[in-house]
Amino acid sequence: MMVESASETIRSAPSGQNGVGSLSGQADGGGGGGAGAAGTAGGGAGRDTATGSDSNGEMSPAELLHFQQQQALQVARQFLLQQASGLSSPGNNDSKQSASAVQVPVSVAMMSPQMLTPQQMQQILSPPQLQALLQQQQALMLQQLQEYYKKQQEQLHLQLLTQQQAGKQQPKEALGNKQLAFQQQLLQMQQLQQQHLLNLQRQGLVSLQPNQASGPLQTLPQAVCPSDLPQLWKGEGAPGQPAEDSVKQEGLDLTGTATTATSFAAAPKVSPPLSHHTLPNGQPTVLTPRRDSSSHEETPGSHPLYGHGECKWPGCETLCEDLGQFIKHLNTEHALDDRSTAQCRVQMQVVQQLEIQLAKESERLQAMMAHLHMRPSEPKPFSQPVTVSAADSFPDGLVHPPTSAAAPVTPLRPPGLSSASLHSGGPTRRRSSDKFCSPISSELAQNHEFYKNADVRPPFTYASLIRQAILETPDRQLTLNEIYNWFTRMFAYFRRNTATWKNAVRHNLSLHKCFVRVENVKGAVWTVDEREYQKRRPPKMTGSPTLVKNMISGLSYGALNASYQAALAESSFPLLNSPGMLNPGSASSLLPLSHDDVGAPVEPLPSNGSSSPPRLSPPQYSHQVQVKEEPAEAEEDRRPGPPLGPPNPSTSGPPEDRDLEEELPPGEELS
DNA sequence: ACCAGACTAAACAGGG
DNA sequence: GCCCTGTTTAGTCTGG
Repeated sequence: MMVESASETIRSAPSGQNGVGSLSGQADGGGGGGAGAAGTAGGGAGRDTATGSDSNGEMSPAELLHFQQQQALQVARQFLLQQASGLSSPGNNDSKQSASAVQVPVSVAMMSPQMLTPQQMQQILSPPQLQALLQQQQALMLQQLQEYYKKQQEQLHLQLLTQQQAGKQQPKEALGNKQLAFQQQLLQMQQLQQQHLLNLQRQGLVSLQPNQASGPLQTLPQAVCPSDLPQLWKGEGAPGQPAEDSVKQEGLDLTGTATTATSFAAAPKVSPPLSHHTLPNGQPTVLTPRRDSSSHEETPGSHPLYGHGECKWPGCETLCEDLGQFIKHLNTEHALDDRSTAQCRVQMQVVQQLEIQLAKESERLQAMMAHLHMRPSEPKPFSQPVTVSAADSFPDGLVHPPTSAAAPVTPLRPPGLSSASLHSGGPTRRRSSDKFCSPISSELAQNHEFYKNADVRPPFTYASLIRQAILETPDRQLTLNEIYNWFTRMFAYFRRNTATWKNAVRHNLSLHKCFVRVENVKGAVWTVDEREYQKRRPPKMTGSPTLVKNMISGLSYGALNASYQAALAESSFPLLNSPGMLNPGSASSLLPLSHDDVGAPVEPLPSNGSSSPPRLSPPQYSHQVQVKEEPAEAEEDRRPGPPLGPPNPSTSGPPEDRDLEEELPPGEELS
């Protein structure tokens, strides 16, 4: 299987190259681990503010104010909790956001910021995705912030009203003081709001314009609360953010019921035990779990949540000397409680999100591959790309196993190839193509770009490649040097091991009777004797069970094959058969391919079509190449042939095709 | 296990 | 003498 082919490839690539080939290597996922620096210590600067506000008020009024303020905060907090907890309870009118709409965002908001550092996010997500995610998050945060502020405002207004009413009965001064206090409250609110916005901006989560940010409550979408928490976790809140601090202090010291978000947020300050949960940098949290899960399978004795001497519980990096200690720690610190449950929930969301991400990425990959190599149109779920691609690439149905060739080196592999290999499962030999008359041309047409740029060994035999090179020319003849050039031009792989493959090319030219050397005026050129070429293919091909098997194999294959055949029938086939077929020109583009691949089979396709693969049919070989101006009668001698090939006035040459690119009209056969 | 095909490596020869 | 081109031989792998 893969191995074989791989090994073969390696072998084939003489010493020197192999090494190089492996360049592509696989990017290990290295992660980059995070730099610890990022984290910020949550610190506590700034809580003065909170106090400060208190101080504003006068005694009793102030207290009242404070009290009410706390109430408002409480409401906000509950709101937060609700959101954080998963929004399950629609209860409050707050539940404004439809579960569906919110759910995702929330999860995202919860996980990304707190759990993942920006760097990690970037590593995991593609730029566009990141952006989308951030936007989502941003939107959510803004929305929540807005709501939060709205609530506060309402509260304050309410307070104001009540107090005003009360004020009527009170001395004016008192009223004045209260109003002053309220105004201050409002100011604070605004400040708070701005602070949050600034924070968000700092984090890059919000791209609001300064002016916007500065805007008053009404205009802005502000951000605090739930969504905000994440940022707190990140450590953003650390240094002097009065507002946040105040919020935390007052609002967060809730009871244990706090959901994840809360608990996390609160952790730093409120509950000591949780302190370690603070994700200073949040990095390890998300990823670790997964890692662990996998690892734990590996080591039975270990615990998935224990690694490298520390607790891998999200946010907890407590060092534990041994498993026993860890277990103890686990039972005490991460027992079944709200916090753990909430964290677990978060983790679930993280995983879920990642899975979704994976699915999306896979889909994208599929689409990319489809676009690059095969039919762009078919976006298939990656579930079984293999089959498809295989089919695509090898219309003939043969499984050519290019397979592994690609594996070692390339980052990308021609769809056809790889898939084929995979699909076939059988590792057929790497160079099968010619053997089975595989349609090199079609394969090349489809993936020539790939081969051109990827240092992958093409899955074709030297003989088939040489033949292809020769057939692609209008005259159907090439000098050795031109053949070399074709190889290097068409395959990145052959730009490297020159000595080796050139020797192989020469060896093949000499060895195979199908390659005829013709003395030309200018020198010697090589042509292809199709008849010989066909001969050398295994006779069984025609009806060989294996062949049939191959053809049949592959779900999609049938259809593709059919289409392929149809295409061939339409385009090339006629040409091939026809005596004149060889005219290089027109045909060249198609023919080469077709012959080639179709090659032997020449005629098969048309009628039998579906069942029989092109090549199968008995050969009518067709064309023989005619040497250009040859003086080369000799050659004819060699090749018994009567005019084998008749036909071809090869000369007619068509024109342009020279470069494969042009020659192989993609559309033609592939479809 | 055998065979055939494909590939790599090398030696050798002729010509420019 | 060097390089390119061609021819041959030998050894190894792989799939049938």
